[in-house]
Amino acid sequence: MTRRSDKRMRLILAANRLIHRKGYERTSIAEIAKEAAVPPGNVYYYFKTKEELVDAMIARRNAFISAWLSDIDKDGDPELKLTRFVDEFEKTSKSRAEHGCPVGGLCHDANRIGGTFADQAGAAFRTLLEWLARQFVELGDDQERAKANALHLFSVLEGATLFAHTFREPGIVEAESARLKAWLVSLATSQQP
Amino acid sequence: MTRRSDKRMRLILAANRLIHRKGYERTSIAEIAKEAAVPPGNVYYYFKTKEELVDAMIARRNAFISAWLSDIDKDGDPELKLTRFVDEFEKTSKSRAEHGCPVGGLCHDANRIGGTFADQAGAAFRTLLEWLARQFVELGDDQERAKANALHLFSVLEGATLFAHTFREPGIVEAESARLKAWLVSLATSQQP
DNA sequence: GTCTATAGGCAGATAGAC
DNA sequence: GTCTATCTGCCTATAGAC
Repeated sequence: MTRRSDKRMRLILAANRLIHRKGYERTSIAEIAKEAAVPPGNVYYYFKTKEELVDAMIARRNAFISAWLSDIDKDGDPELKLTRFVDEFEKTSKSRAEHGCPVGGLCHDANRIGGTFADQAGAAFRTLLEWLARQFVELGDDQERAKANALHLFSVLEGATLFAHTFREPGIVEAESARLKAWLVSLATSQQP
Repeated sequence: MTRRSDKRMRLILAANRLIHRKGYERTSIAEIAKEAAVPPGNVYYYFKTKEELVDAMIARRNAFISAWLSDIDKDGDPELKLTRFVDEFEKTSKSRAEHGCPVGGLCHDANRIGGTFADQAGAAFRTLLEWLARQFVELGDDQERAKANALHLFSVLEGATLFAHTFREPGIVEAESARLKAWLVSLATSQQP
């Protein structure tokens, strides 16, 4: 086998790009193959179905997210870690305005498709929310409040992304990020507002 | 003509229901016809294209939203009006957990399709945001701050809807609604925090 | 004016050639 | 083990029958 994993990975990466931009439904196997420079139709040698390809793509994304969180975790200070989390959204504001949130968009699509798909896609959100809640606990929240604050922070960012995408206005994500960071500062200073 | 407008409206209503549940891509003309009890294929007598049908559906939705805002406007108090706005999300939390936000979902789909579609769908958000900003002005905000607060309030609700949908958890919308209402009270009491 | 039969195209998937 | 030619089915849209 001449580097089977190479083409396989190229297909996963192409699917990742295209599905972020065009969504699951409007991204065809043929397009993914073309983008990956793999002969069309040949995709089914590497993946039995389109769904299996996307499953592999989601798994890779989720691993990426876990690795990212581990990287942030090297900082000990929860306030700083939360700030870095929000910063990531600010930094990707242009991409978000143009194509929406990769995770949120996929969850949206997955919810429509149903099956095991939605759980796979939602796992990324679950991981991120649990991580966020842990940071709020470290800041002094009890479990319940930490969960609520995690959900609030993330809701703001995802909602802002939706509006930024709808109006093609990266500034919306940036404005809400700034607001959240100010809130984090006030939280950390005054041990709960 | 034996009540041309009757079948036409039935098709619009069927499209509205189905597209909310399954999204634009996964809702076929044949399904819409079936749901509306109109002979399949006959749809094209009433609408030249699928896009035209959806345009009509969006126009109806947008009119509905404007009427709803006019109704709320009968209350003079901006704080009460904003509370009623948030209440609407709380009341529809179950539907939101099951099928997502009808407006947000459509904007999402429309962004992928492109063309004149995205503007049509986004118009509802624009109308709602402008209305929200007006209420914040009445509460004492300057224009810029009112716009920011409108966007923030709505972002929270749309983000919460996304998570509620992803996790099939209406409580998420309810929790964020409660949080927003507490915030509105604190805003109105203390003329800006 | 209303509806049906069908065209035309593209999607996902497969069988089998190289 | 790798790739291509092709099948089947569904979707949008139309031409023309009633």
